[in-house]
Amino acid sequence: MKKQPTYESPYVTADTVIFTIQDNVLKVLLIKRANVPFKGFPALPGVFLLKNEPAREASLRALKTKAGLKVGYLEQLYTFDSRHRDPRGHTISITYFALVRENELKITHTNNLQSPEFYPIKKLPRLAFDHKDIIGLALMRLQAKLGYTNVVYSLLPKYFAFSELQKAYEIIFGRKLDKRNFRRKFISLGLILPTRQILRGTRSRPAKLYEFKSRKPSALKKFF
Amino acid sequence: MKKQPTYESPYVTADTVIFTIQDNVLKVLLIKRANVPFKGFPALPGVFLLKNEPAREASLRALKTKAGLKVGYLEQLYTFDSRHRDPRGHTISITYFALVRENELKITHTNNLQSPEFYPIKKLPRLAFDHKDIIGLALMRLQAKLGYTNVVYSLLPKYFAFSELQKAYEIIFGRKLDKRNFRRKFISLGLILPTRQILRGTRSRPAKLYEFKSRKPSALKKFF
DNA sequence: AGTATTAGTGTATAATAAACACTATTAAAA
DNA sequence: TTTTAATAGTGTTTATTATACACTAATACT
Repeated sequence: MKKQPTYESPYVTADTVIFTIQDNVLKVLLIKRANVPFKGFPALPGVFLLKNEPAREASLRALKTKAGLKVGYLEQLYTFDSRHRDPRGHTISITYFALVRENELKITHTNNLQSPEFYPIKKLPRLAFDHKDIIGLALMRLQAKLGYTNVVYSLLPKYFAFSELQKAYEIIFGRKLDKRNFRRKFISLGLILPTRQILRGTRSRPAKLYEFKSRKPSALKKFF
Repeated sequence: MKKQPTYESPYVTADTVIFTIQDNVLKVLLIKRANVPFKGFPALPGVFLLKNEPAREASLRALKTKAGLKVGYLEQLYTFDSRHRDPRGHTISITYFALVRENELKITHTNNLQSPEFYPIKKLPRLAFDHKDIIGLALMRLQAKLGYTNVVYSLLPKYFAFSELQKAYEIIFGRKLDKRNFRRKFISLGLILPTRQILRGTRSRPAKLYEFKSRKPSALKKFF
């Protein structure tokens, strides 16, 4: 490292891929761009970094001001910096990866935000910038994380039935899992506890509800 | 994303953690800082990004101009951007993770570079900035990568004995592995081929030499 | 009372991982 | 030329983990 550079620094943004599960589908939150370039195209919520603002804080700020929601899990994803990703000039995007519970969404289409909306991951329209690449990478990360961490807790309500847990895995992995094997494996991890609560009113046999022992991210040896 | 910001952008650097194996020890390359802050302290080789320069190119430029070597493997590690990591002002470091073969080192202490030197990872001195954290993260990444990719090829010569391959794993994981199990497992991956070459002059039984089928990075299902 | 719907459970087999010790081949020394 | 030192190379047994697979249980609804 040398002294402060005489040449100008690149612009730096924080862009966030926010996943949720809604109607049994994995979705990602996008906003409509209000300005050029890519005016009117959907894009990841993002902001330019303020002076002295860490990127993680900028990511959270974008979630609040552009999407109006709070996240359950947030981690840095990757930094995109290819030369021509933004026609306005060299712009570096420090990207983040977020998980939110459906029931924590505070989005209303009547507020002054840029009409944030969840799009099914499998039916994405054309996006601004290289945001489709970013989402692709985030999806890979999400699948990998499910395999060796407990982060799925941030997609589920506090109390959940085993079938809900399994469905979250199935939706994200995109394939069916065996009910008995899944139960055995997950229970053996020791991450969750049965509660006294029971889910009723489902016009079928009621399900025992579970909860995570801890809602802090932690890594396992391996899972899937 | 809005239009170009009116406020000033943070400084952006690319810093690289370069690993090699030397004398049966995992080492990382550090240079002596020529200027304040942390003048005289060892630091990761790094540079400020030039106008329109992608960080990966900047990383390669630093390796060439500051350390005088070519890498066998290079990937982005993480972006460090905490507020006070650089006393000169908000400075974002896009960090990279590199592997080099010992026999490709072109370092000489008589050239005009900032006395680059390999330090054993277990005996690091006090480092400039947050570079010790960066190295810690890189080491975790290295261990993880060895578990599910073939990147070890970039630490070995073109032709290598099985014992050299195993030793690389042992050094990086910091524990002994079973010779028979290791051979079986690695061979079953189908990544390497036996050659007609034989390593002689070792005052013990000569070893058959192997080579990697491909020297491009590729991911396995799982390994360790 | 009967039907529809999802919850909940066990066992057998296959695949993978882990533990473990001796023989083979060369160079060097006696 | 024999002996010694050093590392290469090889199989089997056991434990653990993964996979495949089908029926009974409990409730809501009609």
